[in-house]
Amino acid sequence: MTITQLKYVLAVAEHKNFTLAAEKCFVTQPTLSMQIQKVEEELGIQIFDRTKKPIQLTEIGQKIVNQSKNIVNEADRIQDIVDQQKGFIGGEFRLAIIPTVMPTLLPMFLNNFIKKYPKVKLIIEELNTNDIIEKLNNGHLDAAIAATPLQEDKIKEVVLYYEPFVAYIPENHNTFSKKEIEIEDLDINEILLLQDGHCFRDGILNLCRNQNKNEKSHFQLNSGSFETLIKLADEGLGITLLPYLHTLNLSEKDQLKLKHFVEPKPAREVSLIFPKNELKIHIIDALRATISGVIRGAIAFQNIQIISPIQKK
Amino acid sequence: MTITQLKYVLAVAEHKNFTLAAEKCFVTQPTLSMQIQKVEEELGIQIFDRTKKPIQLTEIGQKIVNQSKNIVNEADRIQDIVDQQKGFIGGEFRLAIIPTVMPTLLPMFLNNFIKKYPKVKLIIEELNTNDIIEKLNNGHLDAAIAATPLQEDKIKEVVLYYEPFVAYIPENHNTFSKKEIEIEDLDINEILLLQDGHCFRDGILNLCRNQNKNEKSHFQLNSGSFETLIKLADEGLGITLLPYLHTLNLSEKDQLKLKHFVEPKPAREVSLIFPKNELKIHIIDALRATISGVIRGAIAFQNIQIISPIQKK
DNA sequence: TTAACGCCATAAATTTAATTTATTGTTTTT
DNA sequence: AAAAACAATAAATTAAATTTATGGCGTTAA
Repeated sequence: MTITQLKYVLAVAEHKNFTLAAEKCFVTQPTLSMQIQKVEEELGIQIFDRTKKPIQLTEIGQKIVNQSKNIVNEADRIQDIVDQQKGFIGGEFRLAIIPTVMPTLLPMFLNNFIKKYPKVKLIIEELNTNDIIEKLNNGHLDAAIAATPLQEDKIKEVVLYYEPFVAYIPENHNTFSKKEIEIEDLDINEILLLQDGHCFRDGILNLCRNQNKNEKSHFQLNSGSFETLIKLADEGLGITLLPYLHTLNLSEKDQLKLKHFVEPKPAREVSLIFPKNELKIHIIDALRATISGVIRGAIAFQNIQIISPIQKK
Repeated sequence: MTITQLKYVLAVAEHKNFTLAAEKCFVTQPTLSMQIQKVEEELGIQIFDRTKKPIQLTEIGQKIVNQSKNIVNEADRIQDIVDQQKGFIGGEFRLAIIPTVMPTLLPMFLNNFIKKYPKVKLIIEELNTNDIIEKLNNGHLDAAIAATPLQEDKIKEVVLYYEPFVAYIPENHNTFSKKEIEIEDLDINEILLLQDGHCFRDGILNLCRNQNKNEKSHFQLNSGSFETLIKLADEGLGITLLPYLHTLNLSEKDQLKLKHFVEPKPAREVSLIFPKNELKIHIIDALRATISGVIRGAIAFQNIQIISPIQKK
């Protein structure tokens, strides 16, 4: 059994088609047929059920595919280890970003980064914090941008910036007249929140954790975008909190509805996080430097208090 | 880079000698020389420093060896997956046993097991609980026998038996006259304990956790064997607690110094533990059945209370 | 229903790679 | 200084992977 053979198995499992998989592997179709038959013979089992159209994995085949992914993934890391030793900045780099950071931060640094490090092939994915932690731990991610601190054993955090929470309060609301807002002004029951799973939601719940939520609200929200929350707030259904960077994209009219907090402003800590083994530390460092470069100036707040992004039990 | 090549690298790293490593791999020495050169060339680094005698790993070489162990280990599991599917009971099986269970339990079932399952190659190792958990998690062990409950995410526990604690109290001690002993009779400061790291020690500390340890003892003990504790107790230096199975091996004279606890007897739970993926479940099941068979009769206590083996913070 | 097509398997030929035998060059030991 | 130990190299051999060419089978389209 060779690593190459396992890659062939994975290709066929993915494409459910020998001919297509062969192309992706840059070999001819008989190569795949024969090599996969060899693996199946060697193990004494069928990985694929060829009677079905399109081709299906057998039950045991699925297990073998899962394990093969592990093996191929671990094997690929050998090159990472060497690259690190050599200080080489290039190769694939899998980065995840939480949804509430993605749309504002990514456009700010992506262009810069790919121009400066053309040899790095960035693979960017939007994931929430829980998925990020899991994927960092099992090697399916090289790094991520998320709200911290997370206090994960095997994950290192490097702070990128602190981003204050800004309240979005429609005209008809009783606190609209205030120049600055205080945490005590917030009623947790009237704040429009993102759907479960977003750590920005958990952060706000932590911010208001002294208040008891009495579920008097007449509707339950399931939105993943601030745009929806803003629209609903405009409809008089409550207020909402936005991360500072997000407020920069609002229309002038909407900007008038923003209220900053009195100092110390509540803020989230946004960090670059990555496995402690620091395998791709050179790329990570390049990324950190690039982001810090563009963020400096855009965000510069002195007096803040950091709100934990983790759901308290 | 092939799995075979990685195995060659591991062999040379282990034996520090191409000729010997080649023998272990059942190939000739030039094969290793050339294949390892190929890997080094492909990666563009030196894995071995051949100027040193015996041959040494380079710094980067060490990292590559570590990763190679992962890869080879993961690759070996493919066969495990297939074996499981087929219900095959055989192949290598790595079992660890905690030191306080090893000498009493192993002789009771080992002979039975290897006769009944001759195709299984048992590799048995004595480890304390912390090392066991780590090795189960990283795949260097297939199963272990340890005191439970451990409440580890990825580890499943199947109870084998409950083993009461028995007090060993020399004649001159003030509680010697009692027929049965109570937990309240114990003074944590006069109990002779195994050295740190043994979960049996932690269990006893939990048992007496209501007492404050005031470190009035005039000596610190660093022994890993009950024999030492018994000898010291006989010298009048205190009392000690033994696991029940251990008391069966004592001389008749020493047996007279044993005091059982009043019910519910404090006891430890001894379990077979293994990764939740249950890769080698057939062998594990065979092992469990064998041990249950020999243990039935040897231990049969009704009214017990289970003492946690984990150090409370 | 026949022709055409998509798709995988097989066979034979070819290319590539792994392994062995034989030998050389160092370094260490005696 | 000779012998022994040990890794590297060269050439020959063996084994394996890959390709080209082709066949078979089921599905789709004429």
